[in-house]
Order: sequence, then C-alpha cells, then structure tokens
Amino acid sequence: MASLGELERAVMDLLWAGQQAATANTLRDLLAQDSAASDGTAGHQGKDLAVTTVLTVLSRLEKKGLVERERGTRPHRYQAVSSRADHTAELMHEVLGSAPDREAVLARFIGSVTESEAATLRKLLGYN
Amino acid sequence: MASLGELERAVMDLLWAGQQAATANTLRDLLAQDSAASDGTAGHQGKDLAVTTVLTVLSRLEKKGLVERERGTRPHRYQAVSSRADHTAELMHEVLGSAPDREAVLARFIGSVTESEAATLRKLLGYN
DNA sequence: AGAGTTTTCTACGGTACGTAGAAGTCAGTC
DNA sequence: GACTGACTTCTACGTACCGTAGAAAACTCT
Repeated sequence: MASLGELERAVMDLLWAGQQAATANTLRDLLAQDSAASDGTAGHQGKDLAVTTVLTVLSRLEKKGLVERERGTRPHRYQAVSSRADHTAELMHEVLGSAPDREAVLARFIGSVTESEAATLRKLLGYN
Repeated sequence: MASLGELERAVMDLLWAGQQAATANTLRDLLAQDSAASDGTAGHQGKDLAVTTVLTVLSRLEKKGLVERERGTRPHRYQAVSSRADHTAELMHEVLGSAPDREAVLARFIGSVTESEAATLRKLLGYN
C-alpha cells in the first residue's frame, strides 16, 4: 500500500529535494517551474495547477503517512516524513519481503548490479 | 508499470510455485483450494471464481508481459515469463533506480537487512 | 465586520482491477 | 457435415485510486 501517482510522486520529489517544509503555494510554483523545463527530458509536463489540486494531493500523501503537516502556522507547511533514501530503501525491503525465497532474489539482484553499486555494497558490508 | 492486483498476484504466485504451465481451469481449482485454507493466516479468501475471471486476469497478465501462453494446445496453457526471483529482483532494481541517490538508498537498505541476508550478500559479493 | 487568503468538502473523468455473463470459436461425435 | 460440449473472447459493471478543481467554509488582518 505505497504506490504513488505521477503528481504525488512529483510532489514527494520536491519535498525530498528541498530540505525545508513547504507550503502548498510554494509547491505549486515549483511544479509550474518544473513543467516549464521543456528541454525534451520531459518529466511531468503540463500547465499550472490549482492550489486546491496540490492541497488534495498533499492530504492524500498525509493519509498515506508520507507527509506531515504543521497545522499551527497558517499557511500549513508540509514536509516528507522520511527521507527519500529511507523511503526507497523501505520499499526495496517490502519488495524483497514479498517473495518467500529471499536468498534467491538477492542473488538475482546482486547479479545485475552495477560495479559501483557492488563496490558500495562491499564497503557497507565489509566491517563485520 | 508493474504493480499487481490481489488476484493477479495470487495467480502469479501459483504460476511461480508450480514449475509447469497450467490451464485456466487448473488455476481456478488451485485458487479455490487456497482460499479454503481458512486457517486464519488468511491470504486471498473468497468463494470459487468463474473460469472467465481467471482467463481475464491471465490475459491482463499476458499484456503486462508477466505471463506467456501456448496457443497451440486447446486448453491454452499459461506460464510465468520469468521466475519469481528474477521478477522480484528486477522490481527491486526498478525501485532503486527511482531514486537519484542510489548510494544513499543502498546504505539504508543494508542498514536494515537481517543478519542472514547480510551473510548471503557478503558471499555473493565476496569473490571479486 | 469585511476582504483576502487558506483550507476543507464535494465531485467528475480516467484508469486499473475483480468479477462474470454473453457470444463466438473449436474439436470431436453421430 | 451438422451438433454438442469445452474453451476463449468480448463486453460490461462496481469499486477504488488518482488528477483535477470549483464551491463552501474557516481563518486572519485591518
């Protein structure tokens, strides 16, 4: 229960990128900017969104436990509950846990890892 | 683009478990059996499905590239395109690739790995 | 109290999935 | 070669999720 839609994902990316809590308006502006990056690399594409749209998405993300909001300040400020790295790692564990034969999965996983990733892993596992 | 619904997942689990290609009828029977396993561990739960339901799901899985069917034999026979381990590992890579800071993700991932998993990983990465 | 800002409520269209009946196709029989 | 039974395809409906946003309510500041 943790899959994200395209816009939800875009919002999370912004929250993860900026380390500070942001308001819905700020996020809407950032989304507009991003979509204006029409350099072909694409990404999200599209016209400016209504603030209510952003707020709806933020509410949904809050319900999913990915986002936290400060209700004290008047323009509520939103921030990611956990870092992107943490979230992604957790997701990876979820995927790994979805199979009964974890060892086999890890074997395949390692089999197609890049050399630099392998190096990172060796370093991380080294001391022990 | 690879998330599965509950029934789709149950069908894939059966195809992954049985190493042989199976017909829709066989799968329907297996699903009925599984759901009868009312030992509280739950899992999928539910009454017998219509064969057409199973066929629809199989078609969708085929379109997603997860399942392959032999059209030659009359009761078509279905089988998983790749093993569960392969599929799961691929998913893990997808998740890992969804973040720009892979190193950081791997660090968190390794941080919360069980000891036996860590051992497996060390073994797999050892020779090099 | 009034005006502007912000949030909540409600809602609609699209897509995915569980579910299955109706209709079409195929293989073997009389 | 037409008929029957098995199998497959087509079509469809209900639910849930997501993008999207207007309408209404709540709040703040003057």
